[in-house]
Amino acid sequence: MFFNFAPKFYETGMEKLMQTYIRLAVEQLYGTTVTDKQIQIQITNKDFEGDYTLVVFPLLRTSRKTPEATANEIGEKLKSLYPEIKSYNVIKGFLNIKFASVFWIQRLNDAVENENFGFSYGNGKKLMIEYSSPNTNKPLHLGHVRNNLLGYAVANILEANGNSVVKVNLVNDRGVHICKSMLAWQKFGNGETPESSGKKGDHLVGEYYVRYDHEYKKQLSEIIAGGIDEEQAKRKVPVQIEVQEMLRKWEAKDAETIDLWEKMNSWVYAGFDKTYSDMGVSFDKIYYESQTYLSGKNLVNEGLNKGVFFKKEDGSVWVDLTGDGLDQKLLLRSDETSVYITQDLGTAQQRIDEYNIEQMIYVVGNEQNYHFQVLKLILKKLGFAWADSIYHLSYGMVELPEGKMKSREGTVVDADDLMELMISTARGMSKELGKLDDLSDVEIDSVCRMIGLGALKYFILKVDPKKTMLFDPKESIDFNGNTGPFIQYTYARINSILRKAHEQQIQIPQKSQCANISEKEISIIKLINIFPETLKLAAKEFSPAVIANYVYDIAKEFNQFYHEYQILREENEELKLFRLMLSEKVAIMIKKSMKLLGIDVPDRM
RNA sequence: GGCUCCGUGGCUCAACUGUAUAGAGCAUCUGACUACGGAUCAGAAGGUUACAGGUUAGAAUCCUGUCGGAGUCACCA
Repeated sequence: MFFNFAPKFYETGMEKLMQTYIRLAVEQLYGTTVTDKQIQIQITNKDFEGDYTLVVFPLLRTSRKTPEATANEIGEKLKSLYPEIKSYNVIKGFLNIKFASVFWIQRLNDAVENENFGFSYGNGKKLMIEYSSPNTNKPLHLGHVRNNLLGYAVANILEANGNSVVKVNLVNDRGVHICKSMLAWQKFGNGETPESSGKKGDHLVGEYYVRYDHEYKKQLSEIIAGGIDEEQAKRKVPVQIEVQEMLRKWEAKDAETIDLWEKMNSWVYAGFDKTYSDMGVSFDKIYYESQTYLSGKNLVNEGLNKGVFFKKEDGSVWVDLTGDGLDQKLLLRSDETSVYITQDLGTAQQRIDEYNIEQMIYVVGNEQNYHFQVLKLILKKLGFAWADSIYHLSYGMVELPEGKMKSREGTVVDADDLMELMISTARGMSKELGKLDDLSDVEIDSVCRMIGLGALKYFILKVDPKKTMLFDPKESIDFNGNTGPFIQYTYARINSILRKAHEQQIQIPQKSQCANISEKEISIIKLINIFPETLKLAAKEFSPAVIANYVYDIAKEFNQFYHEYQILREENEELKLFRLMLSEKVAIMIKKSMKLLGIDVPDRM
C-alpha cells in the first residue's frame, strides 16, 4: 500500500510500541540502552513487504556490525520476542517488519469498540479563534471563502482534540470605505433598498462602493483635464472631500449619518448571515470595530509611562522596534486618534481578560505577517506573558489564472456566485446520472448542495493553508479524482451496501476473529488505525489539509478494495461479516473526517 | 532597496520535518458494467525536485550563493 498522506509519528501508539519492542531487542542483543532518537521508525514503502520499517543506520555504532547484519539480528530477535510479528526482511539498511493479521484485526476491534475513536474530550486548552473579519462595504469573495473554511475547520479540529474553542468574528464596520458606499447611495441611490430592488443587502451596498469609485475617477480625470497635476488634483476631488466630511460627522455621532450607517450596515449583515449560513460556518461572538476602535489607548499610555513607547514633537506616539530588526511603528496619530494596531492591542487584552483564554488564534492572510509580528512584539514589550500565546494562522492568497484578485478591476470571484455555480453544476450532473430521480425536489436539492459545497470546500481545504493556491473557476469545478464528491461517493456507496445488509437483517458485528483477511483489508485497517495521530497532527499544525489528505487516502483505498473483493456476496460468512464491519467503520471515519472539514456526506448521490 | 515566504511532470496538489525507485488527481492514450452504485477501478506515458556549490552513510527537505515569483516595510485597515 502507499500513503499519499504520510503521517508523522507524532505521539503515536504505533511508534511508541515499535520503539518499546526494538529497545528491548537491542538491549538483549548488545547490552546497551538506546534512545528513542536512535530508533527511527517509518511506514514501510509500498514497494516492499512489511508494515513498519526500522532505519538501522543510527544503531550501527551500538551493534558494530554492517547494516545488513544488524538488521537481520534485530529482526530475528523481534520475531522470537513477539509472536505478533510475523516476518521481516532486510534491504540495505532497512529492516521491514510485518505484523500478523490477528494483530491488525485486534486493532480494528479496538477502533470499532471505541465510538469516539481518535477524538478526545476535556483536558484541552481554552482557545479563541478569530476568522472571516469582513468589511461592510462589499460582499464576501473567494479570499474570505478560504478564510472562513479554514477558521471553521481548524476550530472543529481543535475541539476534536479536547480544546474548548470560542469562535469570533471581528467585523470592520467603520471607516472611509463604508462612508464611500454611504455617500454614493445618498447621491445616486434614489432610496433603493434590498426590499425595493430584490438585491441581497451586501451586494447592494457593494454596488454603491463601486459606484463611488467610478464617480471618483470621473471627477479626478475632469480636474486633471483642467490642467492641474495629478498629485494636487487628488486632494481636490469633490466626492473625496465629501467622504472625509462624512467620516468626521460619523465620529462626531451626527444623528443623520449614524442612521444611514446603521441602515446600510444592517443590509450588509443580513446578506452576510445568508452567506455564512449557506457556507455552513458560524461564530460564537461577533465583535464590531465601531465598538472596539477606541480601545488600546490606555495601553498606549501605559507604554508611555513604562518608557516602552515615545512621543514625537507633533504629539504622535511610536514604538521603536529597530532593535529587533524592524522599523518604528506608529501607535497614535498626532490628533490622538488610534490606528489599526492600537485597536488590535486593546482587543487582544480585552479578550484575554474577558474569556480567560490560553491561546488566541487569528486566521488572517499572510499579507499581514508583519502586522502580527509587530503586534506580538509590542505586547511582549509591554510585559504581557500571554503575548507568546498569540498565534497568527497565516494563510496564502488565492490567486486566479489572471493573477491576484482586484476588486476595482472586477476580477473578484464572489462567494455567493461561486457557491451557486458549484451547486448548479452538481445539480446538472445528478440529473444527467439520474440516480436521484425517485427523490423529492427538496431531497435532491439537499444532496446537490452537499455535493457542490463539498467540491468547493474540499478543493480549498486540501491545500496546505500556508501555501498560495490557484483557483481556476472553470477547471476547479471537478467531481472526479481527488475531490470532495469522490469521497462523498465512496460514503454513499458503502451506505448502499449497509442498507442492503440491513434489509437482509444482517447484524453487523462489533468484533471479528476472522483469520484469512487480505493485504488490501490490512491496508484499510492501518489507515483507520492511524486516525488518532492524524487528528493530533492536524491540530498541531492548524491544518485541515492533513485531514483532507487522510480521508482521500482512506476513500481511495476502500474503492480499490470494493472493486477487487465482494462484500455482501462473499460466501464465507465470517469473512462477509468482517467486511461489513470494516466497511461500516470506513464510512464512519469518512463521515467524521469530513465533518471536521465542515463537509456533509449524503446517504445517496 | 531591507526583511519574510515560495519555486516538485503540461496543469493543480502530496511527500511522515533527513532516508529505499519523489507520490496522487486533472488532461492524453488503452482496458473493465448480464456485478454490492462506472461521480468507480486497472494500466500506459509524463521528473536531473529552478540553477550551482556544501554538510551527511543518506538531501525536494538543512547551509551558502545565483536566477525567478509573491508579500510587506503608511498619521490605510
